[in-house]
Amino acid sequence: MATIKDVARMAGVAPSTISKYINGGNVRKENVESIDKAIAALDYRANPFARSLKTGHNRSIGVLIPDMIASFYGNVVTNLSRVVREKDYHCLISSFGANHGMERDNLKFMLGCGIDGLIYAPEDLSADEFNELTAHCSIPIVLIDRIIPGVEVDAVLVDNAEVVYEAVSGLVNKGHTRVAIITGPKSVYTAKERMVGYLRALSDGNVLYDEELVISGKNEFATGYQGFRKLMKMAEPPTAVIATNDDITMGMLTALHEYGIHPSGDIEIFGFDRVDVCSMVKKPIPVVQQPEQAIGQFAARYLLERIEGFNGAPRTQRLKCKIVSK
Amino acid sequence: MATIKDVARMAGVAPSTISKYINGGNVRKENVESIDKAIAALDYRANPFARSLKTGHNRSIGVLIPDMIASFYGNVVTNLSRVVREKDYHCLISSFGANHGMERDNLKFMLGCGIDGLIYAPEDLSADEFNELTAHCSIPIVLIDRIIPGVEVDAVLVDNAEVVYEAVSGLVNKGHTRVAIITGPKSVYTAKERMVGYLRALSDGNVLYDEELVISGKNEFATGYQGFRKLMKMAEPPTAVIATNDDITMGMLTALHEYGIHPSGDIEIFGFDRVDVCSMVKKPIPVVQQPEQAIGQFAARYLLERIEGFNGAPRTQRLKCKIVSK
DNA sequence: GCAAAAACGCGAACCGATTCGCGTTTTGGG
DNA sequence: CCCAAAACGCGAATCGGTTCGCGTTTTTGC
Repeated sequence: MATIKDVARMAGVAPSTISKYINGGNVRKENVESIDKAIAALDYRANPFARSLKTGHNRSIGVLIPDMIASFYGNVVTNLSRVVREKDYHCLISSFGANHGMERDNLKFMLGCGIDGLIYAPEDLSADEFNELTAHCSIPIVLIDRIIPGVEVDAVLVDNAEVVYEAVSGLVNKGHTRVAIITGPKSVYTAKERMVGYLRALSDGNVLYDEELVISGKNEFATGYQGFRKLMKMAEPPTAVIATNDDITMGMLTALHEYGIHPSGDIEIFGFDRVDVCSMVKKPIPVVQQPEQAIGQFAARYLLERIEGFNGAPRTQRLKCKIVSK
Repeated sequence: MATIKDVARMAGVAPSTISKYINGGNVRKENVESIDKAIAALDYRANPFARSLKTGHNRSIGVLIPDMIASFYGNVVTNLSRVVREKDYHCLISSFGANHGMERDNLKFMLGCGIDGLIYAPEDLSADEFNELTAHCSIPIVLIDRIIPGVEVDAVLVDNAEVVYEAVSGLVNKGHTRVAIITGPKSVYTAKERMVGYLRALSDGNVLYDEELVISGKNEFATGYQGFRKLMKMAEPPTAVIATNDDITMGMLTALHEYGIHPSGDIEIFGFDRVDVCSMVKKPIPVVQQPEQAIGQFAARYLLERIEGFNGAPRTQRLKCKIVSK
């Protein structure tokens, strides 16, 4: 591999001149030519490690999420990477699959690998752990989708409680008195907020809360699938069910169709995230759509601003979800 | 940030001793103690850039794919990153969204950013371009899902032609004489191979080929959706349709359900990739399942072997797809 | 207890860029 | 045409690790 010295020798100037030229500095016209020629002849490309060693950054940002198969995160990351790429940054992406050890390890790695900033959707990390891990490392971090109470950094969230309130209220107003919810782990921020919306809607609608109608489990297919079956086997099954996550929605829909139940005839159903699927099934079901594109864009912009030196107080952006009922 | 020299000073040994210790070398017991103490006290972490500058690698691999939302790639990448993480490698992931300029740019970036190896699913790159871009860069590359004819590197593929042959033959044997296919761009390797399977099955089944029954477009939802609608509007519509990609499958299913047509009653349908959805709809439809896990694992292993010095002839792994009919 | 062998520690060179201050060349205005 | 100011080029220092050969210490076997 050619180094900057080789180029300098061939072009007949000093390495520092090459460096200056590459980085946008002014150089005499005749030197521009000979440098260009030398670079082309040697197919010179700056060694990224040497450059980063000196400058302290490398134009990359980390993205740490629980899961990259979920359509929600897939969309967020895709949009996010579009924004950062416009500024010539790239993404180091890692997922930890709802595994606490993995989450810690990946975060540790991310913080030590030289990225210029991090976008992070925490699942199960305490403020103490977060502060301990990030104490001696000064890259900016933006939380998405979830926050860690007590951690003060930029965050991009959605109005979880409000949109679930709206959805459940709608069901209650139609006369449903037994509305079930299938939701994620009680420890996860989004699940908690969505639960709040559920409870508030029941109480505002004067519907009695029945804890048997609350199914909480991992954010995965099986939770939705088994949860729905369990609900249907009850002595007095719910007349409406809402899922609060995309994998759970898929599981619920699968179980629903296996039962041969018609949504809105026998039972009313509310999905989450998977707009494509929910609008596709025979009788489309209403579904909560999160603003994935905006989440990705806001997170990217917040982070880039910090990387470029912005130093104001932590900001929190709450984005609105939409209910799609086709 | 503390450097290795700070640690050395505090521990009372030379920097080279710290380095040796960190990298697994033997050091006297008393020194181990004082070094450990110093590292802890200073919260020392090796500067990744300095290390990579000297060693020439950084334990990261690039993953370049057309699209990271598709469940197919999502699964492949998830499995792949599991394997590389076991060896303490991490993934730099980028997608280019079926955009030729983007694909070139991203490839260029990947080759210049210091990764130790690349896993790449090409969409629209010629062998000449590939060779030009990779000429002066010596990291190993493993192609997945698709190959570039004329490029000789490790590749992990699936038996596209065979599985489509099997699927279409099944339809033909049931008596269908008008079998349509909705498939990706004619230029994409996988679409080509799948088309071969289709044509061979027709011909082996003595069914006349009708080019009107072949819909080819981008690998996206709209292709499946509009393609299916177009097929249904024909004077003599097909009695069976196969989609050959996950987004196309989703589009096709959506159109199908909007028409209120029952698969296997009015029409026979074959999906691709989206096993979860295809098995979920009211009347489950058979679907081609690609071995995403195995693809990811093979690709990762091939690449790691090359990174670790394996230098044999290029290998090609063809993995078998499965037909799931629930 | 001694010699040979093994283990260990050290310093200096090095990886390949960027940066900074200083000296030289070029430019522009009067 | 000359002088001051601006533009430009250069060399040396630096970023923070790793590596290598050599000298010293420790271990081993007799």
